[in-house]
Amino acid sequence: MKTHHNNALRIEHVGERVVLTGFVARRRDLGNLVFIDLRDGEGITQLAFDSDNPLKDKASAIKSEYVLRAEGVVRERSSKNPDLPSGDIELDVDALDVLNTAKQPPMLIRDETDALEETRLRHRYLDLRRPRLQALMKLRHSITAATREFLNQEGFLEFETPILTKSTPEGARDYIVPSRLHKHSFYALPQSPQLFKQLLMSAGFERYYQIARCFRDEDLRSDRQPEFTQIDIEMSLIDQEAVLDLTERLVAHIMKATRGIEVKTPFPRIPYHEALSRYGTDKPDTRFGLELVDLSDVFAQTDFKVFHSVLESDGRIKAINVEGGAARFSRKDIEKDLTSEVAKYGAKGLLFLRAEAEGLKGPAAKFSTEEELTATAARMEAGEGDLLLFVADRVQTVNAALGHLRNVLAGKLDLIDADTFDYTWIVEWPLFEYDEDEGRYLALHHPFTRFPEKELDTLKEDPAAVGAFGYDLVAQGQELAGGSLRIHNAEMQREVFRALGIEEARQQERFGFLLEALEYGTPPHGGIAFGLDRFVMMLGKTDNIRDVIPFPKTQSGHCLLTGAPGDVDASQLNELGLKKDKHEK
RNA sequence: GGUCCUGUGGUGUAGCGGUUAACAUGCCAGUCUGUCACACUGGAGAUCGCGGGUUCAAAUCCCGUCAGGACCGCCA
Repeated sequence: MKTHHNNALRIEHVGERVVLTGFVARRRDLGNLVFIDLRDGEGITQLAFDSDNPLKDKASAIKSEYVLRAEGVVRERSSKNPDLPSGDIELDVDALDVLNTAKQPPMLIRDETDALEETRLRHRYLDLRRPRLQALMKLRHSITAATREFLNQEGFLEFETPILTKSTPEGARDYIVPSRLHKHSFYALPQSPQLFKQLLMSAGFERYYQIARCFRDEDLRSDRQPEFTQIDIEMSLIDQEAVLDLTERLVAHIMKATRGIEVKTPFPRIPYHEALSRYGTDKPDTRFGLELVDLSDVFAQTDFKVFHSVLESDGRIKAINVEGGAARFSRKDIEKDLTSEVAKYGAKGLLFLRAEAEGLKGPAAKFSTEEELTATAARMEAGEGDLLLFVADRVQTVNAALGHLRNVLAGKLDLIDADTFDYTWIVEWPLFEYDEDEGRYLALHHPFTRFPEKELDTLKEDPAAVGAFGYDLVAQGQELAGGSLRIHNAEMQREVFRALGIEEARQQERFGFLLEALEYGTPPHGGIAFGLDRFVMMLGKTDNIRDVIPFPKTQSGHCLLTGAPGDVDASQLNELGLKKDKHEK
């Protein structure tokens, strides 16, 4: 149907007879002269209709987003457009077919569209015509293609695992699918292929991967959709180093193949506890400083009531030194803007001190002794003009608040280089974390994570003290991938379930198939899973996950294009043995 | 479950107690031989998300509701 795409023709093609197709991006009708910008996924080529061209009237009747097929001869333009790759040439059209017409679009089909996201999602097929989204979809394809290329080369097999599967306790809320053949029984959509990939290891496939759709029925965010995609990898008969090494080489391959960027390996490693203490988070952005400094010991004997009571109830005092920040942030900036940022995470306040020639000054200074201020200045390495920001609270609150504030400050101070990819491993995770609300231990990674065998006794006495063979890959303050070595011994797995408070009967009901498989010689194994969507976001430089998914859901889980979720016919419910409950409106 | 922001011609915004509801863009018609965000002239186009309330009077204030967005909780 066509001979070239719309970003193919250049000055050297002048004189050639070609056929082009595409959407009408724009028509410029000068009366005796008509120009049409023809757009496809590759770019734009200008069609020209001179005053003596019999097609001129037909061309001037053409509207935006019509689909055209134009045949003619490439010619050099008499006035060139240096902003357009094909700007030296145009097509002198001698045959023009309108393949389809188009109504007036509800939005401008251009990168600089002014339409709200709501409008864009309602007409997503139009939104996707925009070069920006075309490029992001191509990037997504390039990343999955590079992934397959690399892993195939490394001897991995690509698998598909069930979408209709079984609900498992622990973790996120499941999406549930009613079974027609077994009334009042339900499938669940997988939160990840975790158990199936472990069973494939048991089956003797030593290297597995899958570009896997995962489903979690939890609230949405700008980087979270109810269905998302993982690059899921599992290997047997390996140690942790093998997984990290493979992952680093995969990332390096993807970066090179998609963006032409060389990344340095191996990636730096930060132990989990160090990440929390220095950055307040397990996914630190290491592209800038502003690290958290613990001052609890400096104020151990303080008379300052706020600090004193926090320390007495086992809390912490930590601070960030904003170098040169004293002049940059006014008292009002701190007490309104910055304080509201830490308040989101439950911090009751944000104290500040300015470093001046005579020492630390600020509203909080008068509650502190000279020694405390001097020690603080020294610990914080405060120089004249610096601003110290303090939060005193429960350690979780301090870390969450200052960890977030750190990112906010870096943004305000323009400390972040968007072209730096600070791939970092977070290693040495604890196996469990105590959950105050539920009053029990929860797996920090997941309940199938392996730990050193010699810690079996610790597991029974002090579960929180057990270290796990877990690892997360972090870059630009985002968790990109996470994984672990898995438990391959049934007894060890039962111990973990026990520590999590899952009773024997429930273990059997929910995980019996796994426990059984572990009893039939499952080889030691481990793996990792990438959040593909977040990877595309990072490489595509967008902070909106909807930009990297062709048909995403809104924050309330609607698909504005199809109207899902929607009603079903009574007969459909009937077949399933389900009835609607009257719920109050 | 919670906090905050936003719904006004096709699209994006302004207006924030009395307006002929304004502007830009798109759309329609006309003029125009080198445009490329073509230019110029004219024109059509709005139940101000929905429901209720306050008021002599509501796009504007209040309550509710629906929709979109950001965030907290949640997301092993």
